[in-house]
Amino acid sequence: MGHSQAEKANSRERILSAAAQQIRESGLEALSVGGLMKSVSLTHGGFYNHFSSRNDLIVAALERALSEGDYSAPPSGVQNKIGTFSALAKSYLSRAHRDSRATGCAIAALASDVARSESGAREVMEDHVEQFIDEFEDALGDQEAAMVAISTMVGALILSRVVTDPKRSDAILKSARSYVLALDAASAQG
Amino acid sequence: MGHSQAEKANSRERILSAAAQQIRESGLEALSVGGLMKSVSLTHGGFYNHFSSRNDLIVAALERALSEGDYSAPPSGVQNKIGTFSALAKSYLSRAHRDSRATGCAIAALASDVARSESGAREVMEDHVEQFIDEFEDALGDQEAAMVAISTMVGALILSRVVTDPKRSDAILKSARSYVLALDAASAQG
DNA sequence: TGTACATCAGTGAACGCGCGTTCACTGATGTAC
DNA sequence: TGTACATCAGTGAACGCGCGTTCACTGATGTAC
Repeated sequence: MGHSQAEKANSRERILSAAAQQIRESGLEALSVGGLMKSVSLTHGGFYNHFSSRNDLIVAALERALSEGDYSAPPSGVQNKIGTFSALAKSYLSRAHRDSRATGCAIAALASDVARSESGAREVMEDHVEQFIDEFEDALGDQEAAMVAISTMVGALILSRVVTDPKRSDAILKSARSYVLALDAASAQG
Repeated sequence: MGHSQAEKANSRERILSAAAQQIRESGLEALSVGGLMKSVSLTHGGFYNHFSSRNDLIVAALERALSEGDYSAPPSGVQNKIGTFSALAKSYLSRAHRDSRATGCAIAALASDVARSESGAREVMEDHVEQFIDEFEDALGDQEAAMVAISTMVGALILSRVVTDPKRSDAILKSARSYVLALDAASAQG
Protein backbone atom coordinates (compact mmCIF):
# COMPACT_ATOMS: atom_id res chain seq x y z
CA MET A 1 0.00 0.00 0.00
CA GLY A 2 1.45 3.36 -0.97
CA HIS A 3 0.27 6.85 -0.19
CA SER A 4 2.70 9.23 -1.79
CA GLN A 5 1.49 12.26 -3.69
CA ALA A 6 2.72 10.72 -6.93
CA GLU A 7 0.69 7.62 -6.20
CA LYS A 8 -2.38 9.70 -5.48
CA ALA A 9 -2.06 11.41 -8.86
CA ASN A 10 -1.59 8.03 -10.47
CA SER A 11 -4.72 6.68 -8.78
CA ARG A 12 -6.79 9.63 -9.89
CA GLU A 13 -5.57 9.19 -13.42
CA ARG A 14 -6.43 5.49 -13.45
CA ILE A 15 -9.90 6.17 -12.05
CA LEU A 16 -10.59 8.89 -14.59
CA SER A 17 -9.27 6.90 -17.51
CA ALA A 18 -11.27 3.82 -16.58
CA ALA A 19 -14.37 5.98 -16.12
CA ALA A 20 -13.95 7.55 -19.56
CA GLN A 21 -13.73 4.12 -21.12
CA GLN A 22 -16.67 2.73 -19.15
CA ILE A 23 -19.05 5.57 -19.98
CA ARG A 24 -18.24 5.28 -23.69
CA GLU A 25 -18.90 1.57 -23.48
CA SER A 26 -22.03 1.56 -21.31
CA GLY A 27 -23.37 5.10 -20.96
CA LEU A 28 -23.36 7.68 -18.21
CA GLU A 29 -26.01 6.03 -16.05
CA ALA A 30 -24.40 2.61 -16.00
CA LEU A 31 -21.27 3.80 -14.22
CA SER A 32 -21.21 2.80 -10.55
CA VAL A 33 -18.70 4.10 -8.05
CA GLY A 34 -18.08 0.66 -6.54
CA GLY A 35 -17.62 -1.08 -9.86
CA LEU A 36 -15.34 1.63 -11.15
CA MET A 37 -13.06 1.49 -8.10
CA LYS A 38 -12.95 -2.29 -8.26
CA SER A 39 -11.93 -2.09 -11.92
CA VAL A 40 -8.83 -0.11 -10.90
CA SER A 41 -8.15 -2.38 -7.89
CA LEU A 42 -9.13 0.09 -5.19
CA THR A 43 -11.95 0.04 -2.65
CA HIS A 44 -15.00 2.22 -3.00
CA GLY A 45 -14.43 4.40 0.07
CA GLY A 46 -11.31 5.98 -1.38
CA PHE A 47 -13.21 7.38 -4.32
CA TYR A 48 -14.03 10.51 -2.36
CA ASN A 49 -10.38 11.34 -1.94
CA HIS A 50 -10.41 12.09 -5.67
CA PHE A 51 -13.87 13.34 -6.60
CA SER A 52 -16.52 15.07 -4.54
CA SER A 53 -19.40 13.02 -5.94
CA ARG A 54 -20.37 10.59 -8.67
CA ASN A 55 -21.75 13.45 -10.72
CA ASP A 56 -18.49 15.35 -10.39
CA LEU A 57 -16.67 12.33 -11.75
CA ILE A 58 -19.15 11.91 -14.60
CA VAL A 59 -18.51 15.42 -15.84
CA ALA A 60 -14.73 14.96 -15.59
CA ALA A 61 -14.89 11.57 -17.30
CA LEU A 62 -17.02 12.97 -20.11
CA GLU A 63 -14.48 15.72 -20.67
CA ARG A 64 -11.75 13.09 -20.72
CA ALA A 65 -13.68 10.80 -23.07
CA LEU A 66 -14.27 13.68 -25.45
CA SER A 67 -10.65 14.86 -25.37
CA GLU A 68 -8.72 11.63 -25.70
CA GLY A 69 -8.83 9.21 -28.58
CA ASP A 70 -8.55 9.59 -32.30
CA TYR A 71 -11.83 11.33 -32.86
CA SER A 72 -11.45 14.31 -30.59
CA ALA A 73 -11.27 17.76 -32.10
CA PRO A 74 -7.80 19.18 -31.39
CA PRO A 75 -7.29 22.66 -29.93
CA SER A 76 -7.95 25.35 -32.52
CA GLY A 77 -5.23 25.67 -35.14
CA VAL A 78 -3.66 22.30 -34.36
CA GLN A 79 -4.07 19.45 -36.80
CA ASN A 80 -6.16 16.55 -35.56
CA LYS A 81 -4.59 13.23 -34.70
CA ILE A 82 -5.51 11.47 -37.92
CA GLY A 83 -4.56 14.08 -40.51
CA THR A 84 -6.71 15.28 -43.36
CA PHE A 85 -10.46 15.60 -43.25
CA SER A 86 -10.90 12.76 -45.70
CA ALA A 87 -8.65 10.45 -43.66
CA LEU A 88 -10.63 11.33 -40.53
CA ALA A 89 -13.95 10.72 -42.29
CA LYS A 90 -12.82 7.34 -43.63
CA SER A 91 -11.59 6.24 -40.24
CA TYR A 92 -14.65 7.60 -38.43
CA LEU A 93 -17.03 5.77 -40.74
CA SER A 94 -15.13 2.47 -40.60
CA ARG A 95 -16.23 -0.91 -39.29
CA ALA A 96 -13.31 -0.77 -36.85
CA HIS A 97 -14.69 2.40 -35.26
CA ARG A 98 -18.22 1.04 -35.18
CA ASP A 99 -16.98 -2.08 -33.38
CA SER A 100 -14.84 -0.36 -30.74
CA ARG A 101 -17.18 1.75 -28.69
CA ALA A 102 -14.97 1.81 -25.60
CA THR A 103 -12.25 3.75 -27.45
CA GLY A 104 -14.30 5.49 -30.14
CA CYS A 105 -15.91 8.89 -30.51
CA ALA A 106 -17.58 9.97 -27.28
CA ILE A 107 -20.04 12.24 -29.07
CA ALA A 108 -21.53 9.30 -30.96
CA ALA A 109 -21.44 7.08 -27.88
CA LEU A 110 -23.03 9.53 -25.46
CA ALA A 111 -24.97 12.21 -27.32
CA SER A 112 -28.40 10.82 -26.35
CA ASP A 113 -27.39 10.40 -22.71
CA VAL A 114 -25.97 13.89 -22.56
CA ALA A 115 -29.01 15.45 -24.25
CA ARG A 116 -31.05 14.15 -21.30
CA SER A 117 -28.57 15.19 -18.66
CA GLU A 118 -28.80 18.37 -16.64
CA SER A 119 -25.63 18.11 -14.65
CA GLY A 120 -23.18 20.24 -16.63
CA ALA A 121 -22.47 17.43 -19.07
CA ARG A 122 -24.30 19.16 -21.89
CA GLU A 123 -22.05 22.20 -21.74
CA VAL A 124 -18.97 19.97 -21.83
CA MET A 125 -20.11 18.11 -24.92
CA GLU A 126 -21.44 21.25 -26.56
CA ASP A 127 -17.93 22.73 -26.51
CA HIS A 128 -16.54 19.68 -28.25
CA VAL A 129 -19.28 19.64 -30.88
CA GLU A 130 -18.47 23.26 -31.66
CA GLN A 131 -14.75 22.48 -31.90
CA PHE A 132 -15.55 19.70 -34.31
CA ILE A 133 -17.70 21.97 -36.46
CA ASP A 134 -14.95 24.60 -36.49
CA GLU A 135 -12.39 22.03 -37.53
CA PHE A 136 -14.60 20.74 -40.32
CA GLU A 137 -15.35 24.28 -41.41
CA ASP A 138 -11.60 24.90 -41.80
CA ALA A 139 -11.31 21.77 -43.92
CA LEU A 140 -14.44 22.25 -46.01
CA GLY A 141 -14.51 26.04 -46.21
CA ASP A 142 -18.23 26.16 -45.42
CA GLN A 143 -19.97 26.15 -42.06
CA GLU A 144 -23.18 24.62 -43.36
CA ALA A 145 -21.25 21.77 -44.98
CA ALA A 146 -19.34 21.30 -41.72
CA MET A 147 -22.56 20.94 -39.73
CA VAL A 148 -24.06 18.54 -42.26
CA ALA A 149 -20.84 16.49 -42.22
CA ILE A 150 -20.78 16.06 -38.44
CA SER A 151 -24.52 15.29 -38.37
CA THR A 152 -24.16 12.66 -41.06
CA MET A 153 -21.08 11.08 -39.51
CA VAL A 154 -22.49 10.91 -35.98
CA GLY A 155 -25.90 9.75 -37.20
CA ALA A 156 -24.48 7.06 -39.48
CA LEU A 157 -22.17 5.71 -36.79
CA ILE A 158 -24.98 5.54 -34.23
CA LEU A 159 -27.36 3.84 -36.66
CA SER A 160 -24.67 1.41 -37.79
CA ARG A 161 -24.36 0.35 -34.14
CA VAL A 162 -28.10 -0.26 -33.85
CA VAL A 163 -28.38 -2.39 -36.98
CA THR A 164 -27.29 -5.96 -36.26
CA ASP A 165 -27.24 -7.20 -39.85
CA PRO A 166 -23.60 -6.65 -40.90
CA LYS A 167 -24.42 -5.96 -44.55
CA ARG A 168 -27.00 -3.36 -43.68
CA SER A 169 -24.75 -1.82 -41.08
CA ASP A 170 -21.82 -1.64 -43.49
CA ALA A 171 -24.04 -0.11 -46.16
CA ILE A 172 -25.01 2.74 -43.83
CA LEU A 173 -21.36 3.52 -43.13
CA LYS A 174 -20.43 3.24 -46.79
CA SER A 175 -23.17 5.58 -48.03
CA ALA A 176 -22.25 8.20 -45.42
CA ARG A 177 -18.56 7.87 -46.35
CA SER A 178 -19.29 8.49 -50.04
CA TYR A 179 -21.36 11.51 -49.24
CA VAL A 180 -18.94 13.08 -46.79
CA LEU A 181 -15.94 12.53 -49.07
CA ALA A 182 -17.88 14.18 -51.89
CA LEU A 183 -18.33 17.23 -49.67
CA ASP A 184 -14.55 17.33 -49.26
CA ALA A 185 -13.91 16.93 -52.99
CA ALA A 186 -16.38 19.71 -53.71
CA SER A 187 -14.54 22.04 -51.36
CA ALA A 188 -11.16 21.16 -52.91
CA GLN A 189 -12.31 22.10 -56.39
CA GLY A 190 -14.62 24.94 -55.36
CA MET B 1 -62.00 -0.49 -8.09
CA GLY B 2 -62.88 -2.43 -11.21
CA HIS B 3 -61.57 -5.73 -12.59
CA SER B 4 -63.38 -6.38 -15.83
CA GLN B 5 -61.55 -7.65 -18.87
CA ALA B 6 -62.11 -4.34 -20.62
CA GLU B 7 -60.56 -2.54 -17.68
CA LYS B 8 -57.56 -4.85 -17.76
CA ALA B 9 -56.98 -4.04 -21.44
CA ASN B 10 -57.37 -0.38 -20.63
CA SER B 11 -54.81 -0.62 -17.81
CA ARG B 12 -52.30 -2.38 -20.04
CA GLU B 13 -52.75 0.26 -22.67
CA ARG B 14 -52.22 3.08 -20.19
CA ILE B 15 -49.09 1.42 -18.79
CA LEU B 16 -47.63 0.82 -22.24
CA SER B 17 -48.43 4.27 -23.50
CA ALA B 18 -46.93 5.94 -20.43
CA ALA B 19 -43.84 3.74 -20.73
CA ALA B 20 -43.35 4.67 -24.39
CA GLN B 21 -43.50 8.33 -23.47
CA GLN B 22 -41.19 7.97 -20.47
CA ILE B 23 -38.47 6.08 -22.33
CA ARG B 24 -38.44 8.67 -25.11
CA GLU B 25 -38.15 11.39 -22.51
CA SER B 26 -35.60 9.80 -20.16
CA GLY B 27 -34.09 6.73 -21.78
CA LEU B 28 -34.51 2.99 -21.29
CA GLU B 29 -32.57 2.75 -18.06
CA ALA B 30 -34.42 5.53 -16.28
CA LEU B 31 -37.76 3.75 -16.39
CA SER B 32 -38.73 2.26 -13.03
CA VAL B 33 -41.63 -0.13 -12.52
CA GLY B 34 -42.83 1.65 -9.39
CA GLY B 35 -42.68 5.10 -10.91
CA LEU B 36 -44.39 3.99 -14.08
CA MET B 37 -47.29 2.36 -12.21
CA LYS B 38 -47.68 5.42 -10.01
CA SER B 39 -47.84 7.61 -13.12
CA VAL B 40 -50.91 5.68 -14.27
CA SER B 41 -52.45 5.64 -10.76
CA LEU B 42 -51.88 1.95 -10.03
CA THR B 43 -49.73 0.19 -7.46
CA HIS B 44 -46.49 -1.53 -8.39
CA GLY B 45 -47.56 -5.09 -7.57
CA GLY B 46 -50.13 -5.20 -10.33
CA PHE B 47 -47.51 -4.59 -12.98
CA TYR B 48 -46.89 -8.32 -13.26
CA ASN B 49 -50.49 -8.97 -14.28
CA HIS B 50 -49.56 -7.22 -17.55
CA PHE B 51 -45.87 -7.89 -18.23
CA SER B 52 -43.61 -10.71 -17.16
CA SER B 53 -40.65 -8.48 -16.29
CA ARG B 54 -39.31 -4.97 -16.61
CA ASN B 55 -37.28 -6.02 -19.62
CA ASP B 56 -40.37 -7.45 -21.31
CA LEU B 57 -42.09 -4.11 -20.85
CA ILE B 58 -39.06 -2.21 -22.16
CA VAL B 59 -39.13 -4.13 -25.43
CA ALA B 60 -42.88 -3.64 -25.82
CA ALA B 61 -42.62 0.05 -24.96
CA LEU B 62 -39.81 0.54 -27.46
CA GLU B 63 -41.93 -1.06 -30.15
CA ARG B 64 -44.77 1.24 -29.18
CA ALA B 65 -42.56 4.33 -29.09
CA LEU B 66 -41.21 3.51 -32.54
CA SER B 67 -44.65 2.83 -34.03
CA GLU B 68 -46.69 5.71 -32.72
CA GLY B 69 -46.20 9.38 -33.34
CA ASP B 70 -45.57 11.42 -36.44
CA TYR B 71 -42.11 10.12 -37.20
CA SER B 72 -42.74 6.43 -37.44
CA ALA B 73 -42.34 4.67 -40.74
CA PRO B 74 -45.76 3.40 -41.87
CA PRO B 75 -46.33 -0.16 -43.08
CA SER B 76 -44.91 -0.70 -46.55
CA GLY B 77 -46.96 0.89 -49.32
CA VAL B 78 -48.88 3.18 -46.99
CA GLN B 79 -48.14 6.87 -46.96
CA ASN B 80 -46.60 8.19 -43.77
CA LYS B 81 -48.58 10.39 -41.41
CA ILE B 82 -47.08 13.67 -42.53
CA GLY B 83 -47.18 13.28 -46.30
CA THR B 84 -44.39 13.96 -48.72
CA PHE B 85 -40.74 13.34 -47.98
CA SER B 86 -39.97 17.03 -47.96
CA ALA B 87 -42.80 17.76 -45.52
CA LEU B 88 -41.53 14.98 -43.26
CA ALA B 89 -37.96 16.29 -43.43
CA LYS B 90 -39.02 19.84 -42.62
CA SER B 91 -41.06 18.71 -39.67
CA TYR B 92 -38.40 16.27 -38.45
CA LEU B 93 -35.72 18.94 -38.51
CA SER B 94 -37.85 21.58 -36.81
CA ARG B 95 -37.36 23.30 -33.47
CA ALA B 96 -40.75 21.93 -32.41
CA HIS B 97 -39.52 18.37 -32.84
CA ARG B 98 -36.22 19.10 -31.13
CA ASP B 99 -38.06 20.53 -28.14
CA SER B 100 -40.62 17.72 -27.70
CA ARG B 101 -38.63 14.62 -26.93
CA ALA B 102 -41.47 12.81 -25.16
CA THR B 103 -43.55 12.67 -28.36
CA GLY B 104 -40.80 12.81 -30.99
CA CYS B 105 -38.86 10.27 -33.01
CA ALA B 106 -37.90 7.29 -30.87
CA ILE B 107 -34.92 6.43 -33.05
CA ALA B 108 -33.28 9.77 -32.33
CA ALA B 109 -34.25 9.62 -28.65
CA LEU B 110 -33.07 6.07 -27.99
CA ALA B 111 -30.54 4.96 -30.60
CA SER B 112 -27.55 5.18 -28.24
CA ASP B 113 -29.38 3.33 -25.48
CA VAL B 114 -30.52 0.62 -27.85
CA ALA B 115 -27.06 0.20 -29.38
CA ARG B 116 -25.82 -0.77 -25.89
CA SER B 117 -28.76 -3.01 -25.12
CA GLU B 118 -28.74 -6.77 -25.52
CA SER B 119 -32.29 -7.56 -24.57
CA GLY B 120 -34.05 -7.78 -27.94
CA ALA B 121 -34.41 -4.03 -28.19
CA ARG B 122 -31.87 -3.78 -30.99
CA GLU B 123 -33.85 -6.06 -33.26
CA VAL B 124 -36.99 -4.03 -32.66
CA MET B 125 -35.32 -0.74 -33.55
CA GLU B 126 -33.42 -2.29 -36.44
CA ASP B 127 -36.71 -3.20 -38.11
CA HIS B 128 -37.92 0.36 -37.84
CA VAL B 129 -34.67 1.80 -39.17
CA GLU B 130 -34.98 -0.48 -42.19
CA GLN B 131 -38.60 0.56 -42.74
CA PHE B 132 -37.51 4.17 -42.64
CA ILE B 133 -34.75 3.56 -45.17
CA ASP B 134 -37.19 1.75 -47.46
CA GLU B 135 -39.65 4.59 -47.22
CA PHE B 136 -36.97 7.15 -48.03
CA GLU B 137 -35.72 5.01 -50.88
CA ASP B 138 -39.21 5.07 -52.39
CA ALA B 139 -39.26 8.85 -52.10
CA LEU B 140 -35.71 9.52 -53.29
CA GLY B 141 -35.30 6.69 -55.76
CA ASP B 142 -31.87 5.79 -54.39
CA GLN B 143 -30.92 3.59 -51.45
CA GLU B 144 -27.63 5.34 -50.74
CA ALA B 145 -29.39 8.71 -50.65
CA ALA B 146 -32.00 7.22 -48.34
CA MET B 147 -29.36 6.01 -45.89
CA VAL B 148 -27.53 9.32 -45.95
CA ALA B 149 -30.81 11.15 -45.40
CA ILE B 150 -31.76 9.16 -42.31
CA SER B 151 -28.22 9.43 -40.90
CA THR B 152 -28.17 13.17 -41.39
CA MET B 153 -31.64 13.69 -39.96
CA VAL B 154 -31.08 11.54 -36.88
CA GLY B 155 -27.58 12.94 -36.31
CA ALA B 156 -28.66 16.55 -36.68
CA LEU B 157 -31.64 16.12 -34.34
CA ILE B 158 -29.50 14.45 -31.67
CA LEU B 159 -26.77 17.10 -31.91
CA SER B 160 -29.32 19.92 -31.86
CA ARG B 161 -30.53 18.50 -28.54
CA VAL B 162 -27.02 18.50 -27.09
CA VAL B 163 -26.21 22.07 -28.06
CA THR B 164 -27.72 24.51 -25.56
CA ASP B 165 -27.04 27.69 -27.52
CA PRO B 166 -30.30 28.22 -29.47
CA LYS B 167 -28.61 29.87 -32.44
CA ARG B 168 -26.09 27.07 -32.82
CA SER B 169 -28.75 24.44 -32.33
CA ASP B 170 -31.04 26.04 -34.92
CA ALA B 171 -28.13 26.30 -37.37
CA ILE B 172 -27.50 22.56 -37.17
CA LEU B 173 -31.15 21.82 -37.95
CA LYS B 174 -31.22 24.37 -40.75
CA SER B 175 -28.11 23.08 -42.50
CA ALA B 176 -29.40 19.51 -42.36
CA ARG B 177 -32.77 20.65 -43.69
CA SER B 178 -31.18 22.38 -46.68
CA TYR B 179 -29.11 19.34 -47.49
CA VAL B 180 -31.91 16.80 -47.17
CA LEU B 181 -34.34 18.90 -49.22
CA ALA B 182 -31.69 19.17 -51.93
CA LEU B 183 -31.53 15.39 -52.05
CA ASP B 184 -35.27 15.37 -52.65
CA ALA B 185 -35.08 18.04 -55.36
CA ALA B 186 -32.28 16.12 -57.09
CA SER B 187 -34.42 12.98 -57.14
CA ALA B 188 -37.40 14.93 -58.55
CA GLN B 189 -35.43 16.26 -61.48
CA GLY B 190 -33.25 13.17 -62.01
C1' DT C 1 -83.83 -14.03 -13.71
C1' DG C 2 -81.42 -15.27 -9.18
C1' DT C 3 -77.89 -17.48 -6.54
C1' DA C 4 -73.43 -19.66 -5.55
C1' DC C 5 -68.89 -19.81 -6.74
C1' DA C 6 -64.47 -19.47 -9.31
C1' DT C 7 -61.55 -16.11 -11.40
C1' DC C 8 -58.32 -12.70 -11.40
C1' DA C 9 -57.02 -7.33 -11.58
C1' DG C 10 -55.38 -4.66 -8.30
C1' DT C 11 -53.31 -3.82 -3.37
C1' DG C 12 -49.53 -3.15 -0.38
C1' DA C 13 -46.16 -5.43 2.81
C1' DA C 14 -42.01 -7.81 2.36
C1' DC C 15 -37.73 -9.88 0.15
C1' DG C 16 -32.77 -9.39 -1.15
C1' DC C 17 -29.79 -6.46 -3.54
C1' DG C 18 -26.80 -2.78 -5.19
C1' DC C 19 -26.46 1.96 -5.02
C1' DG C 20 -23.94 6.64 -3.40
C1' DT C 21 -22.05 8.32 0.50
C1' DT C 22 -19.97 8.59 5.35
C1' DC C 23 -16.71 7.54 8.72
C1' DA C 24 -13.42 5.56 12.15
C1' DC C 25 -9.36 3.47 11.39
C1' DT C 26 -4.45 2.03 9.22
C1' DG C 27 0.04 2.84 8.17
C1' DA C 28 3.28 4.78 4.81
C1' DT C 29 4.76 9.46 3.51
C1' DG C 30 6.99 13.52 4.20
C1' DT C 31 8.14 17.41 7.24
C1' DA C 32 10.08 19.89 11.46
C1' DC C 33 13.73 19.94 14.36
C1' DT D 1 21.61 12.30 9.15
C1' DG D 2 18.19 10.70 12.78
C1' DT D 3 13.95 11.04 15.36
C1' DA D 4 9.21 12.49 16.43
C1' DC D 5 5.03 13.69 14.61
C1' DA D 6 1.30 15.34 11.47
C1' DT D 7 -0.81 14.26 7.15
C1' DC D 8 -3.67 11.86 4.32
C1' DA D 9 -4.50 7.87 0.56
C1' DG D 10 -6.61 3.88 1.03
C1' DT D 11 -9.67 0.36 3.72
C1' DG D 12 -13.95 -1.74 4.72
C1' DA D 13 -18.14 -1.65 7.75
C1' DA D 14 -22.25 0.83 7.99
C1' DC D 15 -26.07 4.19 6.65
C1' DG D 16 -30.56 5.01 4.24
C1' DC D 17 -32.67 4.44 -0.07
C1' DG D 18 -34.91 2.81 -4.24
C1' DC D 19 -34.93 -0.94 -7.14
C1' DG D 20 -37.34 -5.41 -9.39
C1' DT D 21 -39.90 -8.99 -7.94
C1' DT D 22 -42.98 -12.06 -4.94
C1' DC D 23 -47.00 -13.09 -2.51
C1' DA D 24 -51.14 -13.40 0.57
C1' DC D 25 -55.05 -10.98 0.37
C1' DT D 26 -59.47 -8.15 -1.45
C1' DG D 27 -63.54 -7.80 -3.75
C1' DA D 28 -65.76 -6.94 -8.23
C1' DT D 29 -66.51 -9.68 -12.43
C1' DG D 30 -68.50 -13.11 -14.93
C1' DT D 31 -69.98 -17.91 -15.33
C1' DA D 32 -72.58 -22.31 -14.09
C1' DC D 33 -76.78 -23.88 -12.78
